Amino acid sequence: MPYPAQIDRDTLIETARQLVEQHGIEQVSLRLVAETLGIKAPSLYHHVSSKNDLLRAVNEVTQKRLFAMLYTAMHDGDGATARLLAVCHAYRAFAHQNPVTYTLVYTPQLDLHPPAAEQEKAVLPLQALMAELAGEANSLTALRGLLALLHGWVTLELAGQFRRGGDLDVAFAEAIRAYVAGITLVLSP
Amino acid sequence: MPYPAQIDRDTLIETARQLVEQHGIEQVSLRLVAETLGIKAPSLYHHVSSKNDLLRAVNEVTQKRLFAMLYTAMHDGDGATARLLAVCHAYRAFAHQNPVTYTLVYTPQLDLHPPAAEQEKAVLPLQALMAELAGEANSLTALRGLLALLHGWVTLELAGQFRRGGDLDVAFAEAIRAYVAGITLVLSP
DNA sequence: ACCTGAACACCGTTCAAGT
DNA sequence: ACCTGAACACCGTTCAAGT
Repeated sequence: MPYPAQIDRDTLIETARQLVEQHGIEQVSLRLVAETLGIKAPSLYHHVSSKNDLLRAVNEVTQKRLFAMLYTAMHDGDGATARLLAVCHAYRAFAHQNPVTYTLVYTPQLDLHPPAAEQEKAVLPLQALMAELAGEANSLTALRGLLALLHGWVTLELAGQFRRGGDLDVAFAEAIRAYVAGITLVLSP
Repeated sequence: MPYPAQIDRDTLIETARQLVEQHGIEQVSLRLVAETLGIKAPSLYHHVSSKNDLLRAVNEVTQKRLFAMLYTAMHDGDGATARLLAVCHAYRAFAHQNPVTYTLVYTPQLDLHPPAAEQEKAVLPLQALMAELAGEANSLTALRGLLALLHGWVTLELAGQFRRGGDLDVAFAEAIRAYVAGITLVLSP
C-alpha cells in the first residue's frame, strides 16, 4: 500500500554530492548517506541502482555546474581572447572550490563518467570560441588542447605537484596565454 | 626462531603493480596480492605498513619508470625543440601502456603521491630543456604548463573524453607544437 | 510504493599462536 | 624473523517482511 516517500532522487544526489565534497570520497558510505537523510542504506536502492549509479549522477551534476560557470564567465570582456581567458579563470576557480567532486568527474578507470553525449553538447559553445581564434577547421584540436591544459593544470595543482613556489595565479595566466598565442600562430585560419 | 622469508618488499610492490595494471585498482585486494604471492594477507604487514603504503610504493615505481622513459627519449633528435617533442611522445606512450598505474600516480585526494622531493628532482632535466626555449627565468612556468598539457591530454584521452573523432596522434602533436611555439613567443628570454 | 532488519560475501587490519 | 587462523569492525548489496 502507499507510503509517503521520504526522499527523492535529486535530494539523494545532492546530499551525496555535498558529503563527497566535505569528507572525501573514501569516507562516504551508503550507510552515511542514508543516515544523513534519516533513513537506512537499503532504502537507497529504491532511488538508485547502485553506489556507482549514485556517483555517476553526482558527476553529472558536477559537470553541469562547471559548464554553467564557464558560460556565465564567457560573457565577461570584449573579444574572443578576453572571453576565453575569463572562461579559463572560471574553470580553475570551480576546481578550487570543488576539489573532490571536480576530481571525481575526470578520474578514469571506474566508469563513473557522465554520458559522452552530454559532455559533447556542453562543450560546443566553447568550441565556437576556439573557432574564432584558430579557424573552424582547427577548432576541435584547439579545444582539446585547451581542455587538456586546463584540466592538467588544476589536477596537478590539487595533487600537490606545483609546490616549488612562485605565484601560481600568474603562472597559470601565462601558460594559458602562451597556449592561446600558439594556436593562433600554428593553427591559424 | 629464524624463518626463511618467502617474499621481500620489492617483489611485493612489483606484484601489486602488475595486478593493479592488469585488473584495475578496484579489483586488487590484499588477499589477492597475498594469494598471488602464495602467502596470506596478514603476512603482508611484515613488509608494508598498510594498503596505502603499498600503493604509494607502487606509485613511486611508476613515476620512476615514467621519468626513465622520458630521459631516454630526451636524447632523440637534434635541438631543444626536437628533443622536447620526443619527450612528449614518450610521455603519452607511457600513459597508454600503463593506463591504470599512470592514472593512480596523479589522482589527488588520497595521499598516494610519491614524496614531493622525489618528483622535484626527477623533473630537473626537463626544466633545463624548457630553459633553452623560454629562458632561465621562465623555465618553471613553462615546465608547469607543459606537464599540465601532457597530463591533461592523456588523462582526458584515457577517461574517454576525446571520442569525437579525428586523428588523436596528429592533434596531440599540434597541441604540443602550439604550446611550445607559444612559450617561446610569450615567455621568450 | 517505500522503508526496514537481518543476512551475505567481502574488505583492511590486529594479534596471539605457531615455526 | 616471518607466517598463519581467527577475529574485529566495516562495506555494498539482496530480500523477505512490514506499513
